[in-house]
Amino acid sequence: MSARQVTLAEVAKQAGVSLATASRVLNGSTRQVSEELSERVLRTAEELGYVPNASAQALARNSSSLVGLVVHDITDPYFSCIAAGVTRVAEAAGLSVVLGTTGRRPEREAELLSTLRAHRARAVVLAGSRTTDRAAQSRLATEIDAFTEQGGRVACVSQAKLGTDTVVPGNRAGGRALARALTELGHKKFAVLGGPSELVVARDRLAGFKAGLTDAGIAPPVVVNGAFTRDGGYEAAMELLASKSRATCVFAVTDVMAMGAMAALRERGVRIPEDMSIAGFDDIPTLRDTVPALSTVRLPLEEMGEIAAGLVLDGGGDEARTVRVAGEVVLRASTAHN
Amino acid sequence: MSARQVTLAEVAKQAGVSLATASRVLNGSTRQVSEELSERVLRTAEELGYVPNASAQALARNSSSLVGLVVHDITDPYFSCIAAGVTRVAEAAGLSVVLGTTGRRPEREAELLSTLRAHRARAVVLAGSRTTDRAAQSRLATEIDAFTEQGGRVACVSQAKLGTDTVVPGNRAGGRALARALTELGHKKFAVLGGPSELVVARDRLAGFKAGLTDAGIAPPVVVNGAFTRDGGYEAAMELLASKSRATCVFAVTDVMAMGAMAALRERGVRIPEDMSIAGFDDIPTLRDTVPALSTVRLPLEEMGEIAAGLVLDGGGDEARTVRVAGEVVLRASTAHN
DNA sequence: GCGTGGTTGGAAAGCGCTTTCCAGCGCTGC
DNA sequence: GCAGCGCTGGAAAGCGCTTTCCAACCACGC
Repeated sequence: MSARQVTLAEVAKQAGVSLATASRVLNGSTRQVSEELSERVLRTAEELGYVPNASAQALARNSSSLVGLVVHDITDPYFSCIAAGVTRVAEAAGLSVVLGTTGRRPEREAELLSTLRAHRARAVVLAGSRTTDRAAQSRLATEIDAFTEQGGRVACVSQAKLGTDTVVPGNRAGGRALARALTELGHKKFAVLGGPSELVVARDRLAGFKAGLTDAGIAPPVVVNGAFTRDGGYEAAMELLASKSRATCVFAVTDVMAMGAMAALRERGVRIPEDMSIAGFDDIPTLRDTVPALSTVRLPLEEMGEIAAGLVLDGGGDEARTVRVAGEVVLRASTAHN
Repeated sequence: MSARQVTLAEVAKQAGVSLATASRVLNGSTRQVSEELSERVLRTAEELGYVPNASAQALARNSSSLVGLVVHDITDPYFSCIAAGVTRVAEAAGLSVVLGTTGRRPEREAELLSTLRAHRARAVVLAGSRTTDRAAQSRLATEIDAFTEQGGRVACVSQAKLGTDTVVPGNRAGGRALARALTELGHKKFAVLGGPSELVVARDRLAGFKAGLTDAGIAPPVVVNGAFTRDGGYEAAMELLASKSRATCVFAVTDVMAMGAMAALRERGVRIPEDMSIAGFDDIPTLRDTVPALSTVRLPLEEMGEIAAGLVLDGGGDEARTVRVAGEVVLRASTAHN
C-alpha cells in the first residue's frame, strides 16, 4: 500500500541523467536533448510508470491544466448539453474540467470561482444564467476580476455585460420569431410561463416573445412566473389554468418547464394541441421523443459549450469577444392551427 | 492585468508574523496560535484578498482537494443524475470534482484515471459501466492499482470485481422482478432490446429478465442488441419490427433506449400499449412526463452517486465495501394487460 | 594555436505552501 | 530557587517540478 509515487528525480537517477535533462525530455521544452539521452529517459519513465505530479508542475509553471465549468444543475439537460461541449473541447486540448454546481444559488457562483482561482484554473466557463440580484452580481464581478487579474480567462454562456467572452444565444430574437410563428398559426390569445423574474435569460425570451406579439398586433400575453424547472412549469401551468385565462397557446420559456406544463395540462384534461397549443425553448435532445412533439426554438447547446470553451482556451486578445448563435423555430405537433 | 497573486508570505509580512504562523492560522492546523496574532492574520488575509494556492498546498501536503468522476456521456441523464449526487457530496466536503468523459471508449477510462493520478486526486468515482473487453479491463485494473497505491480511493457504480468500493444496483433482481410483473399482466411473448453485449450492466439486466420469465414458465425472449443510447433503442426496435416477432411486450434495458424504441414503434403505427407494451429500466426523472408514462425499474440514481462519493471520501478501511441498492418495479401506462 | 559562437548537460534557485524542529517563556512542584 | 514541563512563535527544510545560469564541449576561421 502507498508505494510512494515515482518522481522525476528517480527517473533521472535511474536513467543516469540530471533532473534538468529528464524534465526537458519529458515535457517538450524548447531545449534540445541528444537522441541517446532522450531515448534513455523516455524508456526509464515508461518502465517506472512515471506520471508527472500535476500540482508540482502547476506550481513551477504557475499555471495549471484545469478548466472550470460552473452550472446550476448538471441534471438539467440544458446544462448537461453545454457541459458535454465544454468537456469535449477541453479534453481534446489535454485539459481537465472541474465541474461546479451552484444549485441555483447565485452566491455559490462567486464561491466556486474563488475555488477555481485557488486551483489556478487557466480558464472557466460560466454557464449558469445571470441574475439581476445586485449583491450577487457585484460579488461575482469582483471574483471575475480577480480571476482574470491572475491570468485566467472567463467565458459566459448567455448574458454578457461582465466584460468577459460570451456566447449569446438569440433569446430575444428566438422568442420574437416564435411569437410570430405562433400568431401565423392563428392564435390570438397567449399565455407565457416565465421563469423567475430575476433570471436574465427568462426575461429576454419573454421580452422577445412580447415583441413578436406586438409585431403581429396581438395583445400582450398573460404571464405566470415559476421556477426554471419541470416543477416550476407544472405549477405555473396549474396557476394559469386556475386563472381561467382564455389563452389558446402557451409559451414556456424552457423546454423543461414545458414538460411540466404539459403534465399539468394533461392532468386537467386539457388536450394538446386541440385545446391548448404549447411551445418551449431550447430543443433539448433528450426531450425530442415526447408526444406530442414539442414546438420550440432550437439552440445548438453542445456547440455553445464548445464555442465557449474555444473562446476561453484560444488565448484571445484583451478584448471581450461575443459570439452570437441563432435560435431556430421548429414547429411540431404540440402547436396547432387555431 | 496580471497583478500577481497574493501569497501567504505577503500576508505574513503585512501582519508582522512568520510564514509558519500565518499558515497555522489560515488552515486550521492542530497548533494553537494566540488570539491576537490569529486575529491580525485573518484580517490581513481578508484585506489582501488572499486565496491559498491549491497546487502549492497539494504539493506540500501531498494530497489534493480534487475528486475525479468518470462517466461515458454527461448528456445521458443516467450519468448526469449520478454526477449530481457525486458533486453534491464532494462539494459539501469542500472538494472539487473533475469530470472526465469517455465517450464510451473503454480505453479512455484508464487514460482519465492516469490524469487524475497526475493531479493526485484523493478519490475517484467510476460511473461508466464496465465492459468485458479484456485488454481495456486489464489496463484499467493496472491504473486502479496505481491510483490506490498512491493513496487514492476508487469507487465504482455498478459492477464490482475490481477490488474497489462499489455501489451495485440490483440489475439482475430488478430485471427479474420486472419480468415477473409483466408476466402477471398476462404477456406470454417477450422481446428484449439489449445493450451492446459486452456491457455488464446490460447483460445483468437481460439475465435477470430471462430468469424472471423462466420463473413464470415462459419462453425466453427474442433479443435484439443495440447501442446503449436513444438511437440504439430506435434501431433495435426497428429491427425487431422487421423480424415479425410475435412479442406483445418489449423490455428495453434502459429508459433512454426505451424512448428510442417508442419513437420507432409510433413511427411504424404500433400503438403503445394497445399493440405493444414496453418497459424500461432506470426511471430517469427527466423522462417521467412522457406519454404514455413508461413502466420501468426505479433506481435512486442521485442517491447512488451520493453513496459512491460517500464511500470514497469516508476514509474507509482496506476492505472493498459493497453497497447494494434495490430497483423497484413501477408499472405505468406503457404496459397493459394482455 | 586560439578565440568565437553554438550546442548540450547539470547545478541550483525558486514556485507557495506545510511541518518539523528548536528557542523562549511562564508555570508547577519539590 | 531551580529542574522540568507545556505552550507558542519562528527558522528552515522540504514537496516535485521548471528554468535560469553556467560549464563543458564541438567545430570553425583566422
